[in-house]
Amino acid sequence: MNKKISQEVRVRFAPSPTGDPHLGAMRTALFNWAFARKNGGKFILRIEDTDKKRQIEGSIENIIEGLNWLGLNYDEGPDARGDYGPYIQSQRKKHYVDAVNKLLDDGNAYMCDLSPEELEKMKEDQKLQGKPPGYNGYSRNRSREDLEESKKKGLPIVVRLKVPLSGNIEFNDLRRGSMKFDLSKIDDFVILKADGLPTYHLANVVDDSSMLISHVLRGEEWISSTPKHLLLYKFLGLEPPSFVHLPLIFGKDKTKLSKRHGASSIIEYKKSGLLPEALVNYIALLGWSPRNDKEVLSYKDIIDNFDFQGLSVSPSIFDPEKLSWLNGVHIRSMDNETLIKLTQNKLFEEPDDTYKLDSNKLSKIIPLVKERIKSIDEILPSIRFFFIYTKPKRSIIKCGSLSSEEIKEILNKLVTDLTVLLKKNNITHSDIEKLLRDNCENLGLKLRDYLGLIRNCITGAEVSPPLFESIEVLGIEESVSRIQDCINIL
RNA sequence: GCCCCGUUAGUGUAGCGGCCCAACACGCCACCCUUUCAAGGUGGAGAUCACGAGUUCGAAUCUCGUACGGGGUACCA
Repeated sequence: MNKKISQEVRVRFAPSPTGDPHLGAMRTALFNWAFARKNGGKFILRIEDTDKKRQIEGSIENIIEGLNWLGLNYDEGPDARGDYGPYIQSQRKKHYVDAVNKLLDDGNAYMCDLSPEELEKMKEDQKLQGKPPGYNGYSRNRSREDLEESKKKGLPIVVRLKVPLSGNIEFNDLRRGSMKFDLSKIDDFVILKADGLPTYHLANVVDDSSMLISHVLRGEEWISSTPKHLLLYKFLGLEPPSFVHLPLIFGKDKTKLSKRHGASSIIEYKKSGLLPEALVNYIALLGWSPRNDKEVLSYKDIIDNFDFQGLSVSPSIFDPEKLSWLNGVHIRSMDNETLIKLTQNKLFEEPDDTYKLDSNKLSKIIPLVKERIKSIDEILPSIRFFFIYTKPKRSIIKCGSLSSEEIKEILNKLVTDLTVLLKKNNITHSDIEKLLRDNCENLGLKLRDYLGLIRNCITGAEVSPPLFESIEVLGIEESVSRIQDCINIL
């Protein structure tokens, strides 16, 4: 087995394929990635699929899709090159068996033939006696021959680590500082299951070591099992990596983030009109800070500023509103070309052919809506009227307190004026603005009442992108026809 | 139960012994800008820094205790 020989930063993201990757997991990936990039190291993806019962089909693909979407590229992994593969634990059985044999030979581990049912009963009894439930060392002092015999008979056999009965184990979390555990509180935990696969504890130690992992950045839920891992490193004669434990992410109700808090899977976020850079920016801020006032961060900003000192130690609560705000910020700072491209992709997903219009029009439309959206999903609804006219409801064809007849008159006048304007070439929004403002003044109306009326007629809605520009893009003829439609409604 | 980790405005964070009766951002409110909605600008409300002791001339910052929250205690990861 490899000893840690290099000083190179090598970190890993090691999810288990038991469902869609959650936000918290992705943040762990992000921090690992940022740390690797900051230090010119390697970021590794390893799949921890030692629990075959809980595995869910497609999760590996989703994990990879999520990482790719977020832009967290890994240097080594199941579908990438790397000299320390395979990167899927179920394919590394030999490594674990070797380690188990060494432990067994050295007397640091032993087999146990207690069935799950018997174990369960043991714990029940302990509880009844008011004792803390745990494995009681049933096979700890039995001879190896005896246990081998059970194995031959086909009894289910597990291997357990012979945890010292007393003493302490201490380690230094790079962010939280020193942590000390009493070994007498740790029971002889299973390292090799009856199905021949290792438990997480063993697999993770063996793999982190043979993959030359230098730093383990993982969720806070692992703090209590770190002493188990340290023991394994010691018995295996391996150098442990450094550890940093990350705080958890909760939902608004302070429970672990789940479906109840809106989208929880990264795949759902991908579909929801979020920009990956915005999501990355947001989750970076959950549990970490660049320790200055900057909050809008690019990938580069995150890498450049990433360090353990900026990590927080207490759990944070996911706030969809701030995410949404940040998404808006990133949309606004995005260049038009990219936004147009994204919009086109959305358009192609639309069943209605009318949306599939030339991108020339889009290049004029996008700048108009860019400032007013917080999600890519808001684009289509807000630009729909450019392509498809939905006649406004009778009730919004209004202008202050004017009567239908008066409104009709106003609209007819406008139709005439616009038709005249049509004779001019190169009509711009300034021409339209001048015309409308003059008309409004001549009529002695309030600008918001007058323009409101026109807006509602032309866009079919009370909220829209800027009117003059919209008319320019829509075209005078189309606008006139829409106004005429409205006149007919009145 | 036992072990471990944590606790600064509703939320995310800054703060690392005096500059802090606490700063920035989201959200909220008001005003300004304005053709609607946004965006932007200005201002405001909102925290006895969980609580209690101690150390110190001086504590959000150090120490201890309590409360509360969370994690672990699996042939799950």
